[in-house]
Amino acid sequence: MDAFFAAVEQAAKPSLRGKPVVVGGLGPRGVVSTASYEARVYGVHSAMAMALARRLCPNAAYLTPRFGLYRQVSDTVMALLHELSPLVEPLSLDEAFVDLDAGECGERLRALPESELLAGVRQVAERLRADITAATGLTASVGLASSKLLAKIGSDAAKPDGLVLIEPGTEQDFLGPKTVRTLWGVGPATAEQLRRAGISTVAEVAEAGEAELVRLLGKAHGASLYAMATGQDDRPVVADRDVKSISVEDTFDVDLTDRVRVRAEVGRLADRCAQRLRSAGRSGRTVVLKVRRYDFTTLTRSETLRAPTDDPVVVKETAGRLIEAVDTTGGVRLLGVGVAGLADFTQEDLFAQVHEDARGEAESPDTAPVRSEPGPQPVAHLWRPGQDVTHAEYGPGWVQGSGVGRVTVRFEVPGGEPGRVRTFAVDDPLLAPSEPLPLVPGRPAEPP
DNA sequence: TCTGGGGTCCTCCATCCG
DNA sequence: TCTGCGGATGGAGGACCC
Repeated sequence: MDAFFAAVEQAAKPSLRGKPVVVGGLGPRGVVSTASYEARVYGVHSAMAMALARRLCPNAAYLTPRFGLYRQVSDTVMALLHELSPLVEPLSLDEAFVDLDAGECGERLRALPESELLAGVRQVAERLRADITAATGLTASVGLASSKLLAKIGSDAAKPDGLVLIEPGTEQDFLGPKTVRTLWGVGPATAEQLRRAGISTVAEVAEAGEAELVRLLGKAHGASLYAMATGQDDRPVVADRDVKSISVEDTFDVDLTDRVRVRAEVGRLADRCAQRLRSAGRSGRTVVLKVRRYDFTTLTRSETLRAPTDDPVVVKETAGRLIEAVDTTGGVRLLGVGVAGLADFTQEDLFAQVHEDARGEAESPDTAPVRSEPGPQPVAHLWRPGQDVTHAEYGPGWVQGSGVGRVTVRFEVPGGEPGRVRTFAVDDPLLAPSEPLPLVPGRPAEPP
């Protein structure tokens, strides 16, 4: 999908069509998740600090991500992919590999005379793109190739709203002139290492030879890079890839310096992590604590238990032990708790049962969730930019901004005309949060 | 006012065990 | 009994991806 999060927002909010849209964390330490193509013109791109994005493109709409809606749209698209083949490997919410050789579609393609095969494949992909647009109102790009690596590079080259077919036999010509950063697994560090060795294009990687690359980058990385650069990639499309770990982390708007608060946050994160573990029906043996300090240095501490667990008390206790061994003077900007070494089953955890009695204790002031406001919470809603709302008189709309006791709402619906803006008091009783409307009318994004 | 959150995989090192 | 070796496992860190 092209600029997925931003494209969903533009489809949902007619007044944003053709305008720069930036989706990401809006806090003081937020980063850009996705920038629409209109925003990219100003140099805004994903992973960029939000503060910098605002300087580069002050007139863009800045919105918080709505993962629930993106997941619904993603499910619709993935369902269309599954109509083509049983072998679909999602890479993320907006990208997936499809093995067209598997399933009925593959049978039909194989029945074609060889001279018509490529045209047949192209036709399948064009129909898919049209189906995706009809179902979601969004554009998708497709890379067609004989391997995952080339299909991925092809689809990147096809963006936005395009299709690239890399014909068998032309792979080297296609890849050779591209920069090493094109290759899967080459980030800034590896690119710099290669650059120092005088290697900057894929063709130069291939020329360097496997032995030289292994010497430069180590066994696994060097060998796989050489294979990719020479067009050798026979990794299969794997449906239902298994999750290996589950984690949660938080970056704080202001560095934490108070040790009591640090302990409390670790307890809260451990709870959230265990919750996610349980709702996924999984348990794991290794508890991992992650700490990012004020100077951005990151360290992890882990402990492997005797048996897998999904018990919040056990995760909390283990993470609690781990944080005691970490020096946090100077301040902490991020804390995370994860569980790895996941088991396929939820095992009855004897160790946890021993601690069953200690559960009451676990809610001691040290480990109880932090409540930033000790008194009763204010009744007014916290209106987030981009959030769906409905007004008893004006109908459905979305929050354009809020502050100093006012909230600004634009009243419009997906597929409609750009709507009008009205401002209300933040506690206006006629205004309420609401669920996202389907992007394409009459087509709920997700089957219930 | 730089630098999120959720992951995967690899490497290096220490330790344990036969 | 001491020593060396190799494999398995655990812990930490780093690079990378979306």
